[in-house]
Amino acid sequence: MKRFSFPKKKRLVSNEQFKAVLSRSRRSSNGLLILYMAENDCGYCRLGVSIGKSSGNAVVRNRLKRLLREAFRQNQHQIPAGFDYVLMISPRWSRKSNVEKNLKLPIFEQVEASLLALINSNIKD
RNA sequence: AGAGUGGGUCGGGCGGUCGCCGGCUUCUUUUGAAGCCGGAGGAAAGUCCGAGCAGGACAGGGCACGGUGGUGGCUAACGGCCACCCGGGGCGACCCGCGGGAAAGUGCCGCAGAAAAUACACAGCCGAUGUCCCUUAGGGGAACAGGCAAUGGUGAAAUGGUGCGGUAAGAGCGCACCGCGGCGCCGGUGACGGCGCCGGCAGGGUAAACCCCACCGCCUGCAAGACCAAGCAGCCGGACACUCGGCCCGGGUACGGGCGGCUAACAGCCGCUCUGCCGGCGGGUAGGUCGCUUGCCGAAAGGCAGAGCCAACCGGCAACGGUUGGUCAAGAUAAAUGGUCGCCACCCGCCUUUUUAGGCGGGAUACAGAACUCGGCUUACAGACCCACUCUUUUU
RNA sequence: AGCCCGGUAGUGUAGCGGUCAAUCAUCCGAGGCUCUGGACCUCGUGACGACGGUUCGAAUCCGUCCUGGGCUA
Repeated sequence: MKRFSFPKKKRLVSNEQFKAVLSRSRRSSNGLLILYMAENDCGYCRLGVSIGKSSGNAVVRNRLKRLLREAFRQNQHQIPAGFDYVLMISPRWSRKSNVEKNLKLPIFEQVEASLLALINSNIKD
């Protein structure tokens, strides 16, 4: 039960933390997400989500952020500790959603699978 | 039954499970844990108006600048709302209108057209009257003086419109109706309306051009603003030294260290450099707390106050107001309000069944996310429901 | 979140109620010059963010949206 909790100390919470991760991280992406990961000295993993205005209006951005956070929370015991992660939405997907207006938001399973695939490919390296 | 008009309500529900934010209580040294409670909208949006609140400025008044603009109400206020008036549209329910002043003044009205605000006369008409010419003495000519603004063409707009009379030709020149203006009476709080009489017409449009009139308005905005601890520039005081007054104490002067020069050297003087000790004040920035989530009083129970919310009743055509009762309602800051599963509800198709209904499969769930708080406006919106009313057709 | 500016050819701009059927430069296309290309000359295509209103007439004035940008001691 405890392993699913997601308190505030497991999140990136200030601008300095984000800058630190983005400046000294490895970057990888697929068609939906962009992942930055960098080592930290906390002993656990931390998550930051950054979704730009090009992804959609406030409702869409809120929805995407919650999906990413939920996928991270439910799979945090499979994710290697000692790293900071920053997730963004790929501009490829944003362009697609701008062009096709009726494109649906990704469902939870899609986001989860995409996230795990990215992290696994990074572990192998 | 069909077509339509106006207004309103909702815009998924219940449960399980894993999480997030805030508050309270208990345990816990901190850190956290457990329990209970609360946790997005009708537009939270756009930021187009109006208020509260905060800071700054300010005697009062005026100017400038900006806004509003039929009338009367409502409201804390408004550019909002309600009712009515006027004009326009619709068979009608009803809808639309930035709807004051052009006789205070200024400006503008391209092209076309003779002429665009001055009454001018291009093409024209007439030439009755006067002059002239011809004359067969009846008259004729349209040459001059002069009369006319009906007709033509232009334009968005040409100095009231139509008809009849009238005339040399014409003309509100006269008359009838319509329009316009003035006066009186009546109705209305008023915008305005009705009736009667008089006037032959008073002289274009534009004020979302300047302007005039009436009314309103200080400027900036919660990233406002207040506070806290730390550090920095700066400022003040003290201590150390000398001196004066007999002392406490008070006043005055010089800080102090290092290096160099003058001097044989010390002291002293001059120059350069470093700004050290203690205490206090301390602008702004970055950080945090408050503002900030109903407020105040109170230990609590509770009480009082809110342009607060929900009902009922009363007054009012209505907007709205009053009384009584109940209720207190998200508060984040890389920013909570979510993920997933099941059942129900909505729509469509198929099957079973006389129907009700049941089963299976599929689909749809819009616009959109609080950021100091309210009152409006505007814009976006799948679908569902309710109320009132209008027109047409059919039946009784 | 609050506040404030702008929108004219592919690009950068002028216009301030009427000769706007919209200026200039550049780009693009065609032709000329040249043996060919460049430069130069001539001609052409191409725009008032959208909708509504005021006006005889709107790029211009007014309103509502759309869109781009800026500031916040």
